[in-house]
Amino acid sequence: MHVTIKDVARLAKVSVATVSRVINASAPVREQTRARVLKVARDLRFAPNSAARTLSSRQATALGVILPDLYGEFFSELLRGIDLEAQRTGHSLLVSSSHHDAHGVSVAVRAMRGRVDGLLVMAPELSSNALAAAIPDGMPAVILNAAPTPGAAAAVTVDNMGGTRAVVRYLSTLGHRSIAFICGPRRNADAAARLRGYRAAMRSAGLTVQPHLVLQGDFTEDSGWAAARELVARKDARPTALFAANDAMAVGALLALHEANINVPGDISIVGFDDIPIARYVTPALTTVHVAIDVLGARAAALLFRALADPSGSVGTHREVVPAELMVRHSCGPPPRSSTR
Amino acid sequence: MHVTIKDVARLAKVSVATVSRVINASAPVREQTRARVLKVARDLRFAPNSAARTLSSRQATALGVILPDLYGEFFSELLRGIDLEAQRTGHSLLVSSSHHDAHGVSVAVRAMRGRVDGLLVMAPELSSNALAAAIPDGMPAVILNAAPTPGAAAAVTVDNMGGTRAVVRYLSTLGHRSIAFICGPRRNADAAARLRGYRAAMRSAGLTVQPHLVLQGDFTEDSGWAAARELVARKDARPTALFAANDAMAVGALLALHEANINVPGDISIVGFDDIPIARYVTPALTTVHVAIDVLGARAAALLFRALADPSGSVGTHREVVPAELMVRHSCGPPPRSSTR
DNA sequence: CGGGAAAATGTAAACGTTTTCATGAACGAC
DNA sequence: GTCGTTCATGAAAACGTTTACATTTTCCCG
Repeated sequence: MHVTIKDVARLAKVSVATVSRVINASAPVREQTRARVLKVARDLRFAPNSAARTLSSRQATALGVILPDLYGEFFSELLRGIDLEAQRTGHSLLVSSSHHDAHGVSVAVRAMRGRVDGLLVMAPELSSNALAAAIPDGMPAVILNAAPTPGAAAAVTVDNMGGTRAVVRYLSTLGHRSIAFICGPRRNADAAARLRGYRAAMRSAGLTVQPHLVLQGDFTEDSGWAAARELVARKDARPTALFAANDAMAVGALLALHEANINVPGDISIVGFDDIPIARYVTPALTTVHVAIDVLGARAAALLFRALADPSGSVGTHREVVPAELMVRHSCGPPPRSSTR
Repeated sequence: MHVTIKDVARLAKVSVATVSRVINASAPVREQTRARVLKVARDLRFAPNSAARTLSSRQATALGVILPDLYGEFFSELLRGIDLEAQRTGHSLLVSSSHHDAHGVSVAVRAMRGRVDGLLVMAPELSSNALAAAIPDGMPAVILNAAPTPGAAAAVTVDNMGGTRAVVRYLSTLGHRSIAFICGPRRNADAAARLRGYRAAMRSAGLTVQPHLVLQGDFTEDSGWAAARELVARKDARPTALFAANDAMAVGALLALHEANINVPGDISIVGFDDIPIARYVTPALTTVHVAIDVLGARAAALLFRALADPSGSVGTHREVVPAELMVRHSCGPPPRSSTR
C-alpha cells in the first residue's frame, strides 16, 4: 500500500537490513551510506509500520490503559500523569474506558494483546480475583486503586484511610460531633476504603456513627446534590458537618445547600476528597484531601516501566501508596492563615 | 512467546486457516470442528496478536487521537465523546498529547503509522498548512477546531462566532456598554475566532472595543485570575461585564473578584465559554456558551468512520459545525426563570 | 604486501496473522 | 455411475519489520 522499507532500500541501493539499522541506529553504518539512506527516506516520506515493527521486535512501545470511565477531572488528571511519564520514554497510550464488569475488562485486555508492552488497570469495582483472572499470564501490569490484591500484581493506591482519618480528626477538633458522610458507589474499592476510614476515625474520636447520616452517592455531582437535599429535608437531626467521599459530590452538595439558603460554612461545614482542580475555585473554596492524581498516574506508569525493564519480575508484586493530605480551605469556617492556592 | 494460533491449530487438529476462520467467523466452518477449535482456544486462553492481525489484514481497529494537552475538563469530555463513538464499533483509541508545534504533531503521527486506521487531530495552534503537511497522504483524518483548512481534510469545528455574538448581544441587552474580554492563547484557532467574534459583535452592537479592556490569557484558571486582578487594579475604567474566552478563565476571574470583594453579578457580570461540567456548580452559577464537547468528539469520530467506510474519499473534505448556544445562569444578574441544570 | 581482525553490509529466517488458491469430499441431477 | 456444484479444509504466500548469521570490505600491523 504505502512506501515501505524495501522501497527505501531499493532507491538507496542497500539492503533492507541497512535501512533498518540507519532508522533505528541499532548498529554502526558508514556515514556516507547513512546519509544516502536518510535522504531517500526523507524524500519518500518513509515512516516505518509500527505493526510490523511490533510483531518483529516484540516491542510495542505502547502502554495499555484501562479505565472504568472517562468522566470528570479525576480521570483527566490521571491520564495526564500517565501520559507525562509515558512520553518520557516515547511510549504511546492505548486507552480503553467504560469497563465496569469483569467481562468488559477482559475484552479490553484481549484487544490489547500484542499491541502494548504492559497494562495500567483501574477497575475499582472488580474484586482482586476477578482482576487477576482478566490479566493474561505473561503481561506485566500495574493495578490502580484496587482492593488489596494478595501479591498478584504491582499496585499503586491512595492512602484513603489516612486521608479520611485526617478529615474526621480535623472536624472533631473544630468541635463538630455530628458528621454526615456521603458514600461513593457500592463495591468501589476507593469508596469502600473511605467509608471504612470514616467509621474507624469516628470511633477513635469518640463519636458515634448515626446510620441516617450515612448517605449513598455514586461519585457524581448530581448524587452529591441529591444527598445534600435529603439531608436538608430532615430538619430534626441536621448534622453540623458533611464529609463527601469525593470532590464532585461535595461540589454538588455545596450547590444544594446554597439553593436551600443554608450557609456554608456558617450552618454546615463541608469537606471533599481528591482535590480536583476546581475545588479551590468554588465558593467557599473547598476544604478537601489533596491527592496528587497526576502523580498517582505517573508513579503507576513508572512502576510499570520498572517491571518491564526488570526481567526477573521482582517488581511484580511491589505496592506503593500515594499520600493523601488534608487541604484546609474555607468550607469549614475560619480560612487558614496560609495561601489557599 | 505465548500461545499462538498454531498451538490452537495443532491441538485442534486443523490448519491455522481454519482456526482463523472460526475466530473471525470469516467463512463457514462445520459446526463440529468449530466447537472443537473454540474449546481448545478457550482452554489455552488464546488471544490473537493484534499486531500480526493488523499487519496481515491492514486493519487496525484503532483510531489515533492527537491532542495539544490533557489538562482540564475540556479534553476529558472530548475524549469521552470520541471513546463513546469508537466503542460502538469496537475500535480502540491511541492517545497522544502535548503536541503544540508542527514537529511534535508530525512525530506523533509517524508513531501511529500502521497502528491506526485513521486520525483525529486537534492542533489549534497549528496553521492549516502545517497540519496538512504533518498528515501522511493516504491517512484518513478529521481535524478538530482548527483554522479553516482549504478543503484539505474533513473537519469539525465549534460555532465560535455564533456563540460569541450571542453573548455580546445578551450583555448589551442587559444594558452593558463596557464589556471586557479575556483572550485565549495567541495563535490558538478557537481563541482567535472568539476574539474576532467579540470584536465583530461589539461593532454590530454599536459598542466600541476599548484596547485596555482586552486582556491576554491562556485558557487556564490562573490566567483568568490574573487578568481579573489586573482589571480590578485599574479602578478608573472598570468594565461592567467580563467575557472570558473559556470557562476555566471565567472561573479563575470569579475567584479573583471574590477575593477583591467585588460582587458578581452585582458589580460585574461574568460570562464564559464551553460550559464545562463545573460551570453550573460555581457561585454564582456561570452564564456561558454551551458547547456539547462530548458531542463534538463523537461527531468527529463518526465522520472519520464514514471516511473510512467510503473508499471514494468524498467525505474527505466534509466540514461540520457544532452549535454553540447561550446558557443563561446567574453570573449576569437576574437568574433565568427556567431551571439552570 | 600478506594476513587477520574489525567494521560494514547483505541474506534470509523469524514474528503471528489473514487470505488466496488449490484440493477433496459430499451431493444432487442426469 | 458420471459429472458439475457447493462446501469444508489445507497449503502457502503475503504483510513490513527486526535480527542472527554469513559474507564482504576496510584497515592496521608486521
